[in-house]
Amino acid sequence: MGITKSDLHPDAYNRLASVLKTLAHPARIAILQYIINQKACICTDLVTELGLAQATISQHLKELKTVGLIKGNIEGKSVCYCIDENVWRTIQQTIHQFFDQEVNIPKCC
Amino acid sequence: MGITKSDLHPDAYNRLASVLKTLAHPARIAILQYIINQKACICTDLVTELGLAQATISQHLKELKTVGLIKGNIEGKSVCYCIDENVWRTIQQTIHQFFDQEVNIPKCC
DNA sequence: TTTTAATATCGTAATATTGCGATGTTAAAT
DNA sequence: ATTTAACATCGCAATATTACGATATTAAAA
Repeated sequence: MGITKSDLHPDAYNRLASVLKTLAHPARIAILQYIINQKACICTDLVTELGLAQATISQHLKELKTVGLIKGNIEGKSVCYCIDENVWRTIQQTIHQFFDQEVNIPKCC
Repeated sequence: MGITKSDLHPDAYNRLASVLKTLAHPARIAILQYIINQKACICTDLVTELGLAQATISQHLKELKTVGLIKGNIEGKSVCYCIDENVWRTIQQTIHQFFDQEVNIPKCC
């Protein structure tokens, strides 16, 4: 079908999956990494840096903005984007909570 | 287009994105969590537990097997699945490496 | 030997995602 | 006032994903 049956799963799983989905794209990872390295950036920088069309970059930025990982600040005719530290840390914790589980003692295999 | 321009991005980003994509589904998260809790499980358990069709569960298991997060062991007419601890830890490290970065001192915002 | 239980795989319909050209908006620059 | 630079959004076309019924396979059970 192409539609995820979210109603079958616990909210926590849906939320984690949703965040991971946003992060699960090389362009969005590249955008985040670039902003982290440069402390901030504008859309045009990313177009030059990543080699994707302006419309495409803008769309990825929107998705990152939607989950709250980045926030934009209008500066004249450009928009300065940077990481939202609070949201970053919240997501960081969620991810730690899942991946830092003990997975020892497999019953078979 | 619906196709990711992987050739534009560093391999490390493509790999990270690929792993995150596999994890970015509530059913697959639920499957992993169930296996972690029970130490192991068979496909039918998950069908009962998650309320998805057998074909669907089987497909999700295949994806998790493809990235190596789980491995299956044939036991009679059923297959016992469990977490591959080594792969789990490798992926854990990759993900931590990205999310544990310092994101301080935003330039704008 | 026939039946049944547990899976895997195939084919397909319904959605979702990705990328981009075209277009509109806004603020600085000329 | 006109031009230009920086974005956002719309509307597609090309792919990808999700879910499941149907069907095949295999091993235990009857």
